[in-house]
Order: sequence, then C-alpha cells, then structure tokens
Amino acid sequence: MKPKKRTTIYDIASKLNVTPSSVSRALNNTGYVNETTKKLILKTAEELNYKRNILASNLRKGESKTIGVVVPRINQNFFANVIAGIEEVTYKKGYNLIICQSNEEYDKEVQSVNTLVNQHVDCVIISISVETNSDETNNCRHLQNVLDHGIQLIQFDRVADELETLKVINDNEQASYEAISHMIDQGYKRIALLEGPQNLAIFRQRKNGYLLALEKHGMPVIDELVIENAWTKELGAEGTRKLLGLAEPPDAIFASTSDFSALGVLEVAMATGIQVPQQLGICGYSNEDFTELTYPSITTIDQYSVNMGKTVANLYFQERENADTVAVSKTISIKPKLIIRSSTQRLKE
Amino acid sequence: MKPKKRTTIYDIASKLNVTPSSVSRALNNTGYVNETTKKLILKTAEELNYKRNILASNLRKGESKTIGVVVPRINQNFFANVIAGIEEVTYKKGYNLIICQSNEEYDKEVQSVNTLVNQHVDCVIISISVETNSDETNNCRHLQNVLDHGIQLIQFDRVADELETLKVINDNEQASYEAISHMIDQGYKRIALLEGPQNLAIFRQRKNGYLLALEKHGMPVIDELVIENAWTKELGAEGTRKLLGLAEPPDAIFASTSDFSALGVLEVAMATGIQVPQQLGICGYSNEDFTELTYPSITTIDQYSVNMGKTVANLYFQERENADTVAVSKTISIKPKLIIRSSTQRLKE
DNA sequence: TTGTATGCGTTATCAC
DNA sequence: GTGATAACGCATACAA
Repeated sequence: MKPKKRTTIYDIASKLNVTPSSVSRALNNTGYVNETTKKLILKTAEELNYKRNILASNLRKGESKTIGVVVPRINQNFFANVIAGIEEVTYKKGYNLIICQSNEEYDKEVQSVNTLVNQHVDCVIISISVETNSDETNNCRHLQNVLDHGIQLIQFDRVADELETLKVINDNEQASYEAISHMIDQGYKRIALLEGPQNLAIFRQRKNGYLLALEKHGMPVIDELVIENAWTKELGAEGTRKLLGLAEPPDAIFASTSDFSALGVLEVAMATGIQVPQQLGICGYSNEDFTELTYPSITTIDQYSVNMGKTVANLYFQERENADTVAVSKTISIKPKLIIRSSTQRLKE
Repeated sequence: MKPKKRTTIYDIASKLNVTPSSVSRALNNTGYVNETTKKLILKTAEELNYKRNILASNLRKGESKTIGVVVPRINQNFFANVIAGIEEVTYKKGYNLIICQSNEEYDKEVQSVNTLVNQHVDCVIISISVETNSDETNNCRHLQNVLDHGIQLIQFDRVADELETLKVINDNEQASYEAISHMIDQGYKRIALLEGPQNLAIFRQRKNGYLLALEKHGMPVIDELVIENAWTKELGAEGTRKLLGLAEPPDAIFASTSDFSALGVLEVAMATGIQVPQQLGICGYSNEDFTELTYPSITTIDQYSVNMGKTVANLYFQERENADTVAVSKTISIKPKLIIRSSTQRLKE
C-alpha cells in the first residue's frame, strides 16, 4: 500500500491561480475572501478530494485535539461504558480519543501516561490501577508529570485523592450505606464485607459506608467478618469459603469491590448448597450486565457509567471554556443507585 | 490551564551550543554524533523534561502512527475484546488507536470513517454496522474512499465481501454447522433458526451452516422455523413467542445472531415455564461472558475475540513490512469453537 | 479582498 | 562529526 500523495491547499491554490492563504481562509471560513472564488475553492477542494492535514493544522495551532484515556481494562463493562460516554461527547466536538489500558499494572499505567504526554494530548482522563498506591511517595509522579506539562488531568472513579485535579466520582460511602441498610431491613444480622485494596480511596469509602451503616443501626462490627483484598472473582470465592468456615458464619456478604467478586460468592454458595437469599444474602457493586442474568439475580449498585463518561468529557470542555477563572481542583460526585434484585430479597413484600 | 511552552530541540541546542540537527540525531540515534556530546544531549533532554513533539515528527515523516478503529458498539463484549487485542499489539509498536462507534447506524459509520481519513490515520480497521448494506450501490463508498486515499483498510468479523481488502473473519458456516450437528446429536428434531439481517455476510454464512447441517443429516428445512431479523434480545424474544405459538413448535432454537438473542429466547422459555434443555434446546453465538452465568448456562460459539484483535493488528504490520510485494486482498479465517453448556445438553453422558 | 512572509517542531539532505 | 537549510502542510499577522 503506497501512501499516495494527498492534495494540499497548494494544489488547490495553484490550480485556481490564487494563494494558499486564500484557500486556507476559504476552507476555514475565516477572514475575508471573495464569495465567488470561495465557492470555486470549495468546489475544487471537493473535486480533488481534499482533506485537511490535521497534523499540520494542529501543529500550527499548538493543540492536538486529542484526549487520552487510561483505564485498568477496556473490556470491563464499567470502563467500556464510561469510554462510550466520553466518546459520544468528544466525537461531536471533533476530538479524538487515544485509549490505553493499564491492565491493573502500575508500570503499564506509567508507560501509558507517558505515551500520552509524548503525544501531546490536550487532556488525560484516568482511572488509576489497583497497583497505583497513592500513599507511597512519588507513586503518582507520572500524574503530576501530566500537570507539569500543562496538560489537563481528569480523574474518575478510582482517583488519587491527594492530587489536586478535576475529579468525577461516585458517592461510594453513601451507596454502601444504603446497600447495608437495605440488607439490615431484610433481616440479615451478620453481614460480612469483602473489601478492596485500601490504598484506593473508593474501597476505603465503601468500607466506611459499611461501618457507618452498622453503627447507625446499632450493630457491632465483627472483625472476622471483614475480608481484606477480595476484589476479583477468585479472591471473592476464596474469602467466601473462609467466611462460611467460621464458627458463626455470616448470613449476608457485601462484595464491595465489584460484581465479579459477588459472582465468586454466589458460585461458592451454589456449590455448597447454600440457599440465596434465604440463608445468605449477596450484594455486589457496579451493575455489570450479568448481575441480572445470574440465578438468583444479584443486588448491586449502578454507577451510571455512560453518564459518568459524558460528565467527564463535558467537564473538560467546560473548564476549557473559562480557562482563566479556573479552579485547579474540582470534584463532581454522582450519586449511584442501589439496584435491589433477588439475591437480597428475603422478605417478599 | 495554560498550555505551557514545552521544551524543544532548539532549547536543548542553544543551551549546549550545538545545532538542533545534532540534537535530533542524538535523540534519534541516527547519523553520526560525538559520543560525549550525545551523552550530554541526552542528559539535558532529561533535565529539561523534553518530549518529542509527535505532531511535528509525524508531519515531517508523512505518517501519523495512528490507527482508526470503527465498531458498532464499544461496550459490547466481543468488540471490547477485539479492541483490547488490537491495543495490545499496536501499543507495543508505538501506535495509537482512535476508537469510533457507529452505534449500528450507517450515517454515523460514514461520518466516523471520514473523520479517520481526515485524521490521516495510517490504517482503518472496521466491522461494519448492520445498516451497511453491502449490496446496495455506493453504500460502501466510504470504505472505497479510504482505499482511494492510500490508507490501509482491514475489515474484521462483519465484512463487506465484495470489497477487496484485508479481512479477518470467523469461519461462520463451519461453526454453525457444528452447532446444529451437536443439537441433532442431542436428539433435537425440529431446530429453529433465528437469523440476522441477510445483508451481512456473517449472517448469511451462519444460515448456510444451518441449512447444510440439516441437509447432511437428512433433515428437512421447515420454512416456518426460520425467523428473519431476530438479532437483538427483544427481537429474539419476539421470534421465540412466534415459534412457540406454532401448531408444531420447535424443540430447539439456534440464535445464530448473538448471545443477546439467545438470552431473549431463554427469558421467554423461563417465563412460559418451558424446560431448558429438556423441552427446548438453545444455542447462541459469541460466547459473551454472561452465557456461562445464566441458568441454565447457554451453549454458544467462541470467536476468540482478543486473539482476533491481535491477528488484525499483526496483519497490518506484516503487510506494512513487505509493502511492495503485497496482495491487495487477503483473508484470514479463524476457526471458532463450539462451547457446549447446559442449554443443549439433553443427554447426560 | 488578496498576497507575502513567517513559524509550528522535526527530520533529512546536503555541504563543510 | 557537525551545521546550515529546506521541507512537511497549514494558519495567521501584516502589508498591499
């Protein structure tokens, strides 16, 4: 495939005996240009199949009209939806998206972010990997680096709290609180928590919601019912086995990390013949598609993912508008919604 | 957010009292440059936080190092996986991806493709929308346009057959054939087909596999058991209701279009109290994650989606290598795999 | 209204 | 080995 010579504004200009600048003006609707020659220019541009060279244009204008997105995994429902939302907004504005996945690895994340900086993207949108420990020194230097280059940085969902950037998050604590309250309403007495890596703020917040709900309802926090680091399906299953082996096992499990974790719980329950939701209530997090398909269907929390993507993208353009009067740090919190399904409905209403 | 002035090779050059050309050579490891000054250049580049301006570089080199991908929906498992596969390969090569979704609309697809051409991408990778009728005249002009611009075009999965491009597809006919044969083995006698829009080759091929399997096993093709245009969950459910209302309803349904369609079948069966797989066998297509989570789990066909993405990307780089001796048209066919689950296992072995 | 000149940041081709 | 110079294609300030 030979990269053919594309037609440029020079080609059009020389054919019409005008200067490239006139062609440029005509094509961009900027500055003065005779109406009839303008028509002519547009017409021949069409004929010669002219396409503006965005590279040159952006180089000249000093912007790339490109936004970089870094997520742990593209093919995870939540992130795919957020990306779809971002795409919908940016596409209309003529911006392009560069998508990177960190695969939950810190190194790959750093590499991806650096690539984006290299690409001179106008904005980096990121949800950090599970390995990105925001507490350790310098562990977020790659993000600081983005800011140092004068590139807008927007974090969503999994954010590094201490970095002063634009953020779009869920009210995780509130959502967890509601989930636990609902389970208590359903008569569950010993509610276990599968928690995620506590270096990530979202998982700390979800745990807080859990603790808060127990406290508010006068229920004790039982240490052995809190399982650390159970954020995948496998780890969720493992944690469940541990919980069910206790002298006093729980009668409900809140898989606060993800629906995948909840799925692990469900599978262990099914395998060991435990009735859900009668003997064991289960609640997940994220409203992945599959949660309404399992048997029984899984109660979970919807994060309005597509909407979250749109919000992020809109935030960028909005901040771009009033670039002078801008706050460096700004957080938009979206209230997630508890989706009650069979896995926690012990009482029929 | 003020777009700060980035450091350029001029900055480095002037600081070190050398010329930009030397800096460029040092940074690119091209041509001669004194070892010690080279070290010095590299060091100060690091210090000044220099990042090459890819826009300028690519403009100069006449390539964008960018690949455009157009899929019907980003947040559909199959496509998300293909994209993940593509990303994995292209990322290593230093290429960027621009992702567009057509939302299954012809107009949006045309618009997306044109955007990519505008962006001067080096390659367009596409799986066409359901509205893109390859038979109608000029309906694929936007794809021809890509080729006319000297841009590599690779189609995957849903391809426009008559366009001479690189293609990566599944052997749909073979997969369907195997699925039907399996169902016949399980003793199903009246197997219905939910077919997809026949303007798309993949759906024609899947139908062919169905017809071929029936023929080979000496079974008649019963017209009323073939339902047109049942390619979404809703349409799948609708078709199922129609089928179950027949005087002689089918004892199995092959949702050849997608697992979503199969899900529609399953839901109708559950709602009307029909036993799956005893009274009704169900087979889907694509091996979406949820198919192993439903109750009963759904027999389906795995398309090796991530692998497909990698294949597509590798194909591009491979063809790029030997750009001279290249065949314009080339098709790679991946053999999909039948995943047998509960929804068709009537006979316990 | 149109043309001229210049620069965006790099890289490649020369000549030195 | 190194440096000057042109060119990639476009957009704009300024002059005409």
